[in-house]
Amino acid sequence: MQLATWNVNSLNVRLPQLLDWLAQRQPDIVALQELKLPDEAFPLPAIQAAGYDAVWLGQKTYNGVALLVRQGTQLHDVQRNLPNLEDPQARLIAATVQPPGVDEALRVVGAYFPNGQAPGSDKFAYKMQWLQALRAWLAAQLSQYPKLVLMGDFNITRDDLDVWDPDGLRETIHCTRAEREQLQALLALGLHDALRTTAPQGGVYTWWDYRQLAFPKNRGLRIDHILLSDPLHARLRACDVDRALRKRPQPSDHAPVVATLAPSA
DNA sequence: ATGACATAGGTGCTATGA
Repeated sequence: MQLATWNVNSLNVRLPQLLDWLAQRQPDIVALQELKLPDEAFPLPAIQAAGYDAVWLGQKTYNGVALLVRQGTQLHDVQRNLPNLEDPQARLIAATVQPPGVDEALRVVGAYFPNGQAPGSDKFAYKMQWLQALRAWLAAQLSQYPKLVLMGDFNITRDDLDVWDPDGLRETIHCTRAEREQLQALLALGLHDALRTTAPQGGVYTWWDYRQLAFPKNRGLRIDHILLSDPLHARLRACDVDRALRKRPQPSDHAPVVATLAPSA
């Protein structure tokens, strides 16, 4: 079973690439972020034609998240945004998912964490507030659903191994101690960082600035993550970053992260 | 200290991202 997350930076612009990628990789479950379109503009017919069903929470211009699942997947108990936070921004979607031919249900949480802009800013304070609410809600979700995956654009590097220039970017946005403590707190709930498990040496990034030839120079950050609860992490077989999509014309600035799980025993 | 790129909204340029 393949789980994937991708910040598409406008689903309108990236739809052809998304459809290509779905056909190539055929992931079972995909979390998308930064749709940048209102609910009524979600391209469901194209996604259905590619063999997927979807649930989404859109927003005009900014944010927006979706979960895609292979057709025939049972999908229920859909949660849009955090129930314990008053938030006009479309940043989270969760559902209980059981793909065809799989004899278990997974709780899947797809999220677009706030950017935070700069330490000390109002947006940074909002990011911290959002992270607190996420952790409280997630603790309850984990006790209800032992088989849980939290994936998306976290906008947080776990540590210096996730940063191309750790000294130059020390305590800048995505790299502050305060943000990293929040990510650690999520892991402490009993989640495991899939890509860190398969690539413990670090230096594997998921985002590169559009400017200054950052991608060819591999000046990137790892800010997109797949976190697995114990029973799922025990079955982790592979996790990697699909850098090929970042090499195409008109790419998203983020590349997808894909985790492969062995079938349940 | 600032900009570089990209996207949306809207037709100037600003807001936002990471």
